[in-house]
Amino acid sequence: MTHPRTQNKDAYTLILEAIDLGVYKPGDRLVESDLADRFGVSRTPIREALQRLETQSLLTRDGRSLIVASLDHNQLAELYAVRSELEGLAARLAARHATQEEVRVLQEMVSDDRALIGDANGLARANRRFHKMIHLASHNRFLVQQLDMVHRSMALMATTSLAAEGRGEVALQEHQAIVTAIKARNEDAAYDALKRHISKAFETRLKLSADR
Amino acid sequence: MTHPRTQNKDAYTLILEAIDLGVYKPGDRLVESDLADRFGVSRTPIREALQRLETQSLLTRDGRSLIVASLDHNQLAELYAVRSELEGLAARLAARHATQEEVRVLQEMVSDDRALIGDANGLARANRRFHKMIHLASHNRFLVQQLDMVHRSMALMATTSLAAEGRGEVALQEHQAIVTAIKARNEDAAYDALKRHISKAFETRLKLSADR
DNA sequence: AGTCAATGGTTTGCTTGCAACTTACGCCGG
DNA sequence: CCGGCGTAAGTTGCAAGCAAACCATTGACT
Repeated sequence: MTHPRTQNKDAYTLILEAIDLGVYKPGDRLVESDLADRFGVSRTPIREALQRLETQSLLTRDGRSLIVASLDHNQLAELYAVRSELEGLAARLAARHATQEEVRVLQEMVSDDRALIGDANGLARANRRFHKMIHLASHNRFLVQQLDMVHRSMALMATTSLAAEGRGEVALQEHQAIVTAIKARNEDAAYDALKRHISKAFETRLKLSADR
Repeated sequence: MTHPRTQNKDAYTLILEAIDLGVYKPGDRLVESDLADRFGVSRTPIREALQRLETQSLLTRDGRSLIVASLDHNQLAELYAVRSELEGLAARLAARHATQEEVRVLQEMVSDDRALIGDANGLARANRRFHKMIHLASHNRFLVQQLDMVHRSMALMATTSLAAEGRGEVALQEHQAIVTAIKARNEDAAYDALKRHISKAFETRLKLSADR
């Protein structure tokens, strides 16, 4: 059997998850008919999903066929440059526009996440939720969309910076600083705190890359 | 006759241009079979083009069918907030990374464009080229891509701010200020100059909207 | 007369099949 | 033995057709 037919997700989501889980790694070639067999649908929905993923730069063309995009060192740096600016903007706008309820949820998240220290997977999920919440608190749909795109591209990186020893605790402290700034409606402080946070994460990731 | 068959562009480009030219206006419903007839191809490539446009937020779903997205006042403000930050970042990075050749081309563009004052269409094209050049001079592929997306969304706005009386000259002065800052490798000045430029353009556009 | 249901037409989503192109392998010649 | 060319297999791009969901209009029943 190929796959449980009880999948109610569309081809796009299925392929995206497969990339996320590392089933398809950067450089792998994606063949329409293979995916069609694998997911039990015809080539057409697969084609549409592949095109969407291509426009989001998760796939790239090598001649006529599509391969999973890969990030070299330069592209990683470029991605982080854009990310830190956009996340900084999100923090600034969140400090300006977040509702009291959103601020309280952010504070709760940071407090609750302390329980996850040591659990790299849990922390990674919690981290995504935290940043997503800040994006939403900016109340800027375009920004949310652009940041979604940035985060999707980050799926092309194998490991998360939270895998580094001790990074979890430090990251949580940084999260707390961000929330504190937003709570105080201090836009500049929120911007700086988030930018520094991303900067630190990038540094940590660089060290990880150098280890291999 | 439907359309000259000598079209060598793909469905995506054709539909995008049609939106750009205002053939399809915000709110218009796009029916696959209509487009297929119009461009003389089958529904399949049309579907793929529509999906790409949807992922870029140029189209949006209304129930089951696709309509051209429209920007209300809030979304316009949100778009400009993101744009000014990204363009500012591009200017900063251009000041840091532009080659001497790129700087010279930018300077030439500003000088040459003085001849276009009064020609709103020509200025609009020249303006797009100028900003695109700055994006490229940032030497950051992700940033270029994100800014492409922003500029595509701007196709949903009917008029350009350069249509306003006297805006052309002022815009050129602002362009010169940006180039001067980049030439001097002054990152902060370039960032500020471009941010102010976008800010001014937004103001001008707001006045235009209020006129109707 | 009003409301609900049924039916016809429209539009989307998917499958299947075909044609064009690319790539790779093998064969032949140097 | 190596290189170039031809052919065959594989893969993508496109078209046409079919089934299912949706919309609206009309008709029947309360």
